[in-house]
Parts: sequence; C-alpha cells; structure tokens
Amino acid sequence: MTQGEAPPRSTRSRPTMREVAALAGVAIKTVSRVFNGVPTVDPAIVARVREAADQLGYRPNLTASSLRRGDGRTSTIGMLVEDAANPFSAALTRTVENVARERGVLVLVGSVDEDPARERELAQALVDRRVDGLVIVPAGRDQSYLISEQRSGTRMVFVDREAGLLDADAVVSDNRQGAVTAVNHLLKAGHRRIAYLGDRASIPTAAQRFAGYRHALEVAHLTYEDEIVQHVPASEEAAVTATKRLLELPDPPTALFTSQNLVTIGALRALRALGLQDAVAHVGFDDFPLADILNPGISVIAQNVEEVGRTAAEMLFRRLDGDESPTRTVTVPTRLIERGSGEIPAEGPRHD
Amino acid sequence: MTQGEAPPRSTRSRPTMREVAALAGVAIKTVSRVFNGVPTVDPAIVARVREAADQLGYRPNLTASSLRRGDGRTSTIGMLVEDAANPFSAALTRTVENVARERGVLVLVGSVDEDPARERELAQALVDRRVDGLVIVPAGRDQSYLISEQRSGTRMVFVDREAGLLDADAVVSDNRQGAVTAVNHLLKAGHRRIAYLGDRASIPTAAQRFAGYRHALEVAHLTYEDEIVQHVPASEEAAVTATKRLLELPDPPTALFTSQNLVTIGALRALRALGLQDAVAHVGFDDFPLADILNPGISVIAQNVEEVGRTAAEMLFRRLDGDESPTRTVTVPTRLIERGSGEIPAEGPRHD
DNA sequence: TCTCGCCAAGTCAACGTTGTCTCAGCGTCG
DNA sequence: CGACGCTGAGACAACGTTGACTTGGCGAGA
Repeated sequence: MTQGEAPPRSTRSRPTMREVAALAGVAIKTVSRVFNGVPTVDPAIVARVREAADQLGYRPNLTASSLRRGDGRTSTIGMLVEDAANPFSAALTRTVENVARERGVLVLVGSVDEDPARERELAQALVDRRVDGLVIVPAGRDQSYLISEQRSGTRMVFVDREAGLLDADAVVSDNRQGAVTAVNHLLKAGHRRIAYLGDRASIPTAAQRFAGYRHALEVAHLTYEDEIVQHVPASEEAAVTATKRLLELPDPPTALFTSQNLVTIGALRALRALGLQDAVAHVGFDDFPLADILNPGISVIAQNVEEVGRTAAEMLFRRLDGDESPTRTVTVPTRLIERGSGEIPAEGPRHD
Repeated sequence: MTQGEAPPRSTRSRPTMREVAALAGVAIKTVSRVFNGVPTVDPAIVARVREAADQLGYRPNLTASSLRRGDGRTSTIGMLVEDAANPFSAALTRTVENVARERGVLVLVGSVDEDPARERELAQALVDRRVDGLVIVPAGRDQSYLISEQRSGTRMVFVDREAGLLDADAVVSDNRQGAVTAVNHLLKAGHRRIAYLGDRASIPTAAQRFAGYRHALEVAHLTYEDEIVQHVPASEEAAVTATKRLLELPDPPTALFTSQNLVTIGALRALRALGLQDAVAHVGFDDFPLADILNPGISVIAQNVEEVGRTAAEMLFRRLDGDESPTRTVTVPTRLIERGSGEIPAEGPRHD
C-alpha cells in the first residue's frame, strides 16, 4: 500500500455553458450551437468558444441535454444478463456493446442471477434512468410489468429466451433443434441408452432442450426412461453428483447429453473422477473455452453467441430508428462441433 | 423466425409528476415529496398520489432529478475494462456491480481494447453522462487528461494498473511478487533454465511480472539469458509460435513461466502439440477455468480478482461519501496454486 | 378572544441545456 | 435611395424535478 501526496482536491464545480459563454463574450445559445455543430456560426466565434471551453475544461452535460431535447434520448441502453461474470453473458454484452459503440451509445449492465424480482428491479432502475432501449435475458416467465414502459416508448429486445405475457422482439438459439442434433449424433454412434442431464425444467431454454431430447428419442423409436433423466440446478457440484448417480445405476447409460454449460463441466469432472471419460460418450450444449484441449475433446452443440447478440442489438437500434413493423422472434441456428467425446461408440472405445 | 401480432404501438409519451399531481388533485411538489419519502405528508394524500401514479404508470425521471438536486448525483458509475468478454474483465465488472448494487448504483461498462485513444473517448463519454465515479483499467500510460475531471469532482479508482501522470487511487495485484513466487517454485523443483514468455513489455503489468522474473533469477545467482525470453502480443496464436520457438532451441528451457492468461493457454497448446506437457514444467500467471482438469493440471499464480474489484469499488464509494484522505495504491497479494505442471522436476517426469 | 407559532401543502425559480422566436445588420434590387 | 429578404446571434421559455420560501389553518397560551 503506497501513500499518495495529494491533499484534498478543490471540488470546484463543473463549468457550464453559461461560464463558457461569459468567457467567450457570446450568448449561451451560441455556445450550444457550437457544440452541436450548427454550421451558421461565424468561424471566428466558433474558435473563441472552443478556446474558452478548453480553458475551462468544459464538457457538455448530456443529462441536461437529453432532458431538454425533443426526443429525450440519452444515448444509453440497458442490458440485463444472467450474470456479467459468466462467459455467455460476457460475450453477449460485448457484442451488444460493439453495435452500440458505432452509434455512440453506452451500455448499462445488470446481473439478474435468475431472480425474477431482481430482473424487475433492475429493469425499473434502467427505465428510471431513461435508457433508450433494453436488451434483456429474462429470468422470470412474466414480463407484463414492462407493458406500460413499452407503451411509453421504451424499445426492448429479449435474448436467449422469449418474453412472457408481453409482445416483444426476441432473438433465441435453436435450442430444440440443437438438442435433437446432439441426440441424433449419439444415436449414430450406436447408443441406445442416452441420459439427459440438464438445468431445471422451469428454465425455458432447458425445457426446449429437453423437448428436443425426447423428440429425437421418439423418432428413433426408443422409449423414454425417467431413470436416466436428471434436472438439476445449474452448478458444477449438482451436476457432478447427478452424473455419478446416473453412472452407478445397475444399467448405466452409454452416452450423456448435458444441456447446459456448468452441467457439462460438472459431468465431465464426474466422468474423469470415475475414469469413464473414454468409455461414456458425451455431448454438451454450449461451447466453452478449452473444450478442445481436453482428452478426449468435448463435443458440443455451440450457440452462435456473437450472432445472437449482434442481431438483438441491431433489432433494437432499428426500432429506435423508427421501425414499427410487427414484433419478431429470430431463431439462430446452433452447430455441432465434433471433438471426440461425442464420437465414442456404444460398445466403448475402439481397441482395434 | 416467428411473426408477432402487435401493430405499431401508440407512443404515448411518458407521464410526468405534473400529470400525477393533476390526477391526484395535489401540487407537483407534493408528488415529489411522496416519491422522496418526505414524512410530513398526510397518509391519505400519500395513498391518493401513489394510486394516481400506479394508474398512469408513472416512473420518476432520475435524469431530471439528478439535474436539479444539489449534489447532481446520477447513481451511476462508469467502468472501463480491457474487454468485457474476457474472464478477468467480466469477473471484475461483476464484483464492482455487486458493491454498487447495495447502494442502488448502476454500472456503465465500456471495453477499451488496450487502445489509449479509445480509453479517452470512453472516459469522456462517461463523464458527459455525469457518472458519479469511474473505475478504470487503463490502457494508456498517461491519464493526465482526467485531471480536470478530477478537479471537477469526479472520483476515480484505477484497477490492475496505476494511473500515469495523475494522482489517483489504485488497486493492483502484486505482480512482481507473484512472478518471483512462480520462478522460485520452479527453482525449487530443480530448474535452472527457466524461460519467460509474456505480454509486450510496454504493458505495465507485464513489465512488473518480467521484473519479478529477473529478480528471482538474480537472487538465485542465475544469469539472465535473452535467448529464452519472449515478449509477444497477448494472443494464443502468438504464444503458440513463441513457445515452439523456445522449445526447439539447441539448449531448450526445462521450465516455462508464462506471464499472462492467453499466453499461458497458447503455451500449453504448444506443449501438448509437441508432446512435452509432462516433460517441461510450467507455471502461468492468472488462473483460468478448467486449469485443474487438464493433465497435468496447470499450476498458476492466481490473482484475487474478487478482492481487487471489491476493494476498488469500496474505495470509490468511500470517496463519494466524502473521504478526502491522500490517494493510495492498495496491493492485493497473489497465490500459488499447485496442480502438477509446476511441480515437474528438472530431470523430467519421475519414472520410479 | 387574540396573537403567535407550528406544520402541512403550495408557489416560484432554478438545475443545464435547446427549440422557437425575435432582432439587428447587411446586401440587393427596383 | 428605400424596402425587402436573408443571415447570424441573442432572448425567452421549457424539459421534469427539487430547494427555498410562502401561505393558510389550527391549537395553545396570555
């Protein structure tokens, strides 16, 4: 810990247009014109105003400006994600930020932690700051509390999951089809006893992935067995326990479909702990860093996070630009990445 | 892609206090008092105002309120990180958000991408929105452009790296000592030829870690050899190439100290590609997910990101609460995590 | 009974900016 | 040479809210 030298700083209050105007010897309105790039101001005056502003360290107050301006735009949008620290949310935030950046718009971020009450509080806090729009990964199943905001002109786009009880734009991954692809891939490797391990079924995305799993089994004329299906809270620990339980069954599954990131990682920890990583096939939903470097590499259904985020942001800005067309839900396809774990055949690893 | 049904929404403008007051039959000021929890308002009137507000879907305008209020606080802070999508930045953002949340403060996030010009632009954009304070992971080495802001009362705390040409609070990891620990650990395993692979030396944290490396060698009376030192841009590809170059030397190093996240991952990819992961010892700076599940597990010097973020946020809020003490730099210790790769002895893996 | 003080509720102006309107000065054209 | 249009700059009010002050009604004490 180092000591600095500075004594308490003089909190001289921030200069305003009034002071700049006084120093430059012009009217406030003229300063306003200069900073808004109005072309009809005498170049000599522009120079004088700029000089005065620099001298005082003047910076326009966007807050005041947005209050007075007709459209009331704040050049700020709000973004609610599940948890700013997790890779999916972080990647999403970054792509939205990239699109916003091009328009000089900043992003207010909030982590909802799968808590509907928190979602609502944060959404209100964003609205209270008069953000121009919202990008929301909803936690709850009821967003009707936003109806009045929507009517008041706040544009919003939902991501990863659609809004409930609210008609709004959304961008989602093709969860169901992704799950079908995963299961079909395991079927192709000869598996007939494929376990499902996923997030609680109350989470819409988990429900869709689970539906895909059931559908694929049905098409393959396999009977669904409750015994090899586990819905657990999305945490590594819970997934480790659940995986072990599955693999210690009298008639254990020969393949595993894990429908969420942390669940996938928990499952692969459990497989390794049991020394079964080369014996039990495994496909996870959602890619994760270093999945390719493990042994075997983990085959996954990868979401196109960048496209999801970019599409959502672009839809939002199109709305802000006046697009009044009917609301849409855009579905972004997923992609199977084969890395080894999903290609382990039913009879166990090949030894020929 | 699904079609919604909603026709263009009626953009009725947002209700204001005036309208609430009219509906409740009271003066605007009374509505203001109700929403600010002033206790001297007749409970019957409070009820009437609240009802009117609910009926209209009224939400106070924090923007206007902050403009009028004496302190001008916006209950918003700005945060500049290297890249919102990388795990270090994301974790930092999240801890700062957690502290802010307790005070009803929201966080505006911007990614600087190691670009000093971008850092400056974003800082200005945040100041223009009159954030109450800034948490900055600086990209450039000169933050003197913030002196006038500081004087105008914007509080700021720097994270991960100290500010340049500006007297301000900072919270940093003990980079130098962490590097010393890493190298000492490798020395203890018998290594005498330890390579350094790190981010460009122009990045202050990289420079400190490099200094730690040199210092540890010196204390151990080992001569510094330029041949086994590489400064590369922080990317996996660059690190892969550099690592291969090091290991293909006539007299290759028996141990590797990688001083940055992506560099560490690049190095371990290269080690695996060459089949040397069990022969060459390796300690990385910065922990990363799944480091423990690899084979061998990757030993690292872990930064305490949570403590760094929390400390920074707490310092910022203490300043906002009126703390005028001299500026400080808080150094947060790092911690060695042994997982296998760093304990490989100098003569190669044991075969006894 | 009258004055005084008290307290709840209201009026007014102001935060920093910009939209609208006005005005002064200048060049042009009949 | 005078009316007119034009152009550039200023005056004024307003955005939605709150700080400072005022008002009015009521109870208490002399």
